[in-house]
Amino acid sequence: MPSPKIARPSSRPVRSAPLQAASLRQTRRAHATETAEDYVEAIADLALAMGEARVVDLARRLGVTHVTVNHTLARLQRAGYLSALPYRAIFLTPHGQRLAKICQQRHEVVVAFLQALGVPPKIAERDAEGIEHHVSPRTLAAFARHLAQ
Amino acid sequence: MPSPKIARPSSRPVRSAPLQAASLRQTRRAHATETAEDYVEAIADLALAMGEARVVDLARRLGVTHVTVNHTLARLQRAGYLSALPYRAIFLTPHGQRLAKICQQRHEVVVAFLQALGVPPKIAERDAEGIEHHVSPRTLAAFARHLAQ
DNA sequence: TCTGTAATGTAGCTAAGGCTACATTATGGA
DNA sequence: TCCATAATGTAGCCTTAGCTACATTACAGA
Repeated sequence: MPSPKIARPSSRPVRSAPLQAASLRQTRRAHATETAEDYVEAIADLALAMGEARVVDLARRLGVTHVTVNHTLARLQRAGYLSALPYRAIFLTPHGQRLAKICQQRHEVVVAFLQALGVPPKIAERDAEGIEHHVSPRTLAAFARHLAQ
Repeated sequence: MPSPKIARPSSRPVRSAPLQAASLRQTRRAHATETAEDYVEAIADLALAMGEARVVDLARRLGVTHVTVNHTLARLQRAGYLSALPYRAIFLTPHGQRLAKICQQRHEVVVAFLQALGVPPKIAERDAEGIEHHVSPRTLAAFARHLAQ
């Protein structure tokens, strides 16, 4: 079907294909690390709250079964975010701790920002959980700037 | 391991497990429709810009191979978002058109909002592509409100 | 010390969403 | 008309992330 597609019937300046393609690639990349971020953050929270993170608690907190948690933990351990021994608690590596800290801070900023805009707390929390993974440093800085005034 | 976990060594009021679990469930739900949203939006854009949407154009715009596009189109067709015949262009059903319209509007609001906060256009576009799928109606309204002033 | 049971682990399934390699179709232009 | 080639489709692979059902382990309390 070698049609040279020269003309563009519409004059509307739609999103440029390359930019959108790049953006979506970026989004997919972000999605690949979303799980890691959610897990290390939850593990850090649990370690602080209960002294250690266990599989059941993670499952409860993440809204999945313990089987899914187990499966994901194996991957995150391979990736160097955490260490765990069979039937024992889970601990973050320094690498995992760094990531957890960044995520916690970012989460707090996003939630505070949404609430400052007038979004009700529970909805802010809910939306933030999805939004935060796609907030670049520049955008996070813009949120923080807005909060500062 | 029946340990009654009564005590909470820390006093920090961490995120409640049920709320976070519900939020993450919501995020996963959103993620399941993300692809549909991206595709119908791109198809609507292409239909407007080139008169019709073809697989290659979608692949270019979405940053994936034509194989992935094909595979996803089959699913979206089953889901009733679009209609397509082999080796022919793709068309949105009324259902798909409705979704496309909502997504386009939401996308514009999110991009404009980020830019209004001082985020550079390209970064705003990039972040919006990931963020928009997790913006609830309430939050979108808050963005629009902020833009109005 | 022993054991019931909660916690943890394993087997094996599903679906989405990527990919490469190869097969088939449609069509513009010779 | 016919065919080269771009577009489209198919086969078959991978990874992530869910799940149910079942097996194993550890430990609190009798």
